[in-house]
Amino acid sequence: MSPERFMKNVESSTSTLYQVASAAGVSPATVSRFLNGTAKVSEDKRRTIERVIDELNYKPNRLAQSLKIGSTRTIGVLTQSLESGYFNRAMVGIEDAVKAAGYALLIMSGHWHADEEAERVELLIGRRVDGVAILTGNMSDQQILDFSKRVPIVAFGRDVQGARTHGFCLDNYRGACEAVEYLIAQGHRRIAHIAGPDDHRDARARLAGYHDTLARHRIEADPRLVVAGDFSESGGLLALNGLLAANLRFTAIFAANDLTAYGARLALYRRNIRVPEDISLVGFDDLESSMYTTPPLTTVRQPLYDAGIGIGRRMLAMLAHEQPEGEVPQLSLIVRESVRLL
Amino acid sequence: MSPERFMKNVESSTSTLYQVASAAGVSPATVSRFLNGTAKVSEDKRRTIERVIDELNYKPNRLAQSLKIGSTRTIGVLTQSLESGYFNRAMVGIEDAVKAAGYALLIMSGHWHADEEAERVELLIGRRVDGVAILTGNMSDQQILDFSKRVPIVAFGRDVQGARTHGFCLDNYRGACEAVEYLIAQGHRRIAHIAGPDDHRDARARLAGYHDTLARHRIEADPRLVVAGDFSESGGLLALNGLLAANLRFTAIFAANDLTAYGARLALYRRNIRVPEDISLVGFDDLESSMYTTPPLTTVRQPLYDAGIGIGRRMLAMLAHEQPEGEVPQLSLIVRESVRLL
DNA sequence: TTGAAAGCGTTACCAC
DNA sequence: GTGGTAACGCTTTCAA
Repeated sequence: MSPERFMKNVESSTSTLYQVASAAGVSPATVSRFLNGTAKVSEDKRRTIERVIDELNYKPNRLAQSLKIGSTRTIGVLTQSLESGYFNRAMVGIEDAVKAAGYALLIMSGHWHADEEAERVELLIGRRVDGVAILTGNMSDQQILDFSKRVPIVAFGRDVQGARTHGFCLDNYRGACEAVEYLIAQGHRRIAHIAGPDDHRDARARLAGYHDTLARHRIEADPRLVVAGDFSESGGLLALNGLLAANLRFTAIFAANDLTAYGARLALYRRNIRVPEDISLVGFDDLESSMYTTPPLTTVRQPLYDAGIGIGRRMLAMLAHEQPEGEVPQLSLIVRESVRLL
Repeated sequence: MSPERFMKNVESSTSTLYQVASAAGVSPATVSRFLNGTAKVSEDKRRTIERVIDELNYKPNRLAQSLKIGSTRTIGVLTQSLESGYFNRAMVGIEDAVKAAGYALLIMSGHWHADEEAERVELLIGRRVDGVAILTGNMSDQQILDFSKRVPIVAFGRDVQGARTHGFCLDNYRGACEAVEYLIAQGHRRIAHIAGPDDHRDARARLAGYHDTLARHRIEADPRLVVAGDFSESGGLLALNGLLAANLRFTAIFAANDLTAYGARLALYRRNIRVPEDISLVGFDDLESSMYTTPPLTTVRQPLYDAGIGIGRRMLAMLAHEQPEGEVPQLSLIVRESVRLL
């Protein structure tokens, strides 16, 4: 065997449809038809084509297909952080919803920064994704609407609507109400709230739920009892330290999210304040790990996986030029062991 | 304004380089050269091209570029789970390492299932990624080597090597040794181990580290003290329940990973066994949240972000036909508050 | 400095 | 049924 011949076998030669066609003695069109089942191909040609494909280890070039077809069968996802258990749960839902239809996900993250988000969406569009799913973020509605002139968009956690933009949100307000209702039902009156970033839609909804529920029960809201957090553990820790230092009386804490609750929990632990015996604690999100904190955290579950399924389905609908629709999954209070009956 | 004219403005008309060219009165080649800085373009043409691009809101079609160029500037990542804080930390590292070079990540997950992994890699290659990064998984080394005939591969958590395959692992064995050494230094002798899945390379390394360290200190290993887990919280919980039920004496637990430790922690909590006063606990991984458990968990940190950077850099090197190289980041014991001095 | 044209790997239309 | 061939939107010779 000559060296050249040998090289041929070794090199990572990606074969093309043309090579298959000529090796099989048919036209490229026929091979294409065979591959896609676009039209009948006679039994004998079919057989040789199959054999040649196998010999050459031919795999279609999706790039070329996409260019020709005008669709990449890819949906772009703008997340905010690759490391967020919150977003990633939704991502899994999206993937599960669209993968049967042959779509893959192209994921980019915007890190809660409007400029970066826009830049990423631009990249996504440049790569010709068929649609983009936007998970919350700080872009303006107008920016989203502008992008939607170029690509269909489903926006989660935003209530923007447009010709090719479909947004939907979970009802964070109601979730917060449920949490506070529960605390009140357990006899709590002095309830502190560690809020999320006030430029964050969901954080504001949760705070509003807190206020309104208190009001509905004619419980006087002590403004000193709501302190700022930032949706992170360290934020929760700091916030609670502040609260404790202020020497305020309270029997329960409603944290804007689970991470905040974890931080608060640690602050309490450090001072030997027991949960729930001394202070009750409820979170928001129901992260994977909240079932395994000590004590297991009572929290409001966000049905992120289902939301992801919803995002995926809506996207599929838009791509099929149908009206996107579907229920919005409900939040629900998961009662575990971090709240005490007063 | 006629309806037709109006439609033209509204439609999501993606303009092409040809349109730009003809509108600017130059050849497509010139526009391309301007766009890529491939050759000098006279000042006046340059200006009109710029203007037309702006007017038409032209954006290059990366698909067509890639097809022509033969590179998608995309690196495929085979992860095992989109929801794993462990893998995602590495992912962020990879992204940070390659994004400056203009690469994006195409992420697919194999769910620890060899067949699915192979299928995903096949999809990745079909989409013509320039390289693929494999994060552990259950494929055989041979499969990886086979894939590497078609695309350069860097495999993390595997020690496969080949012409276009570069694998590297973190030293889990040493990490485990350090953890157990520490426990021994704190006076512990009866140390239980909740192992990981025994078909998992890292799990085996950690178990070996446990055994060898005990042996090195001439501490008799009680085989009943090592119980099976599965790297999950529930596995840890169950394992510890078993251990407790067997009524064995031990003062410390070395869990195969942090999730397992969380589960064990809860099992202890349920029985009012204090950590670390009654039982000491050390984990492995140092997940984000381990700093905020109660008590904060002493654990072996896996420098996953750095590993991700390493993966990215090695990939870049391979793509540049250079020899991939670089340090392997070291594991380190993070001492927090879950171990007691005996 | 610029343009014409070939070609990247497909699909699909138009003939036969 | 099947083949020829023109696109898809770009880059890059080769000439001028």
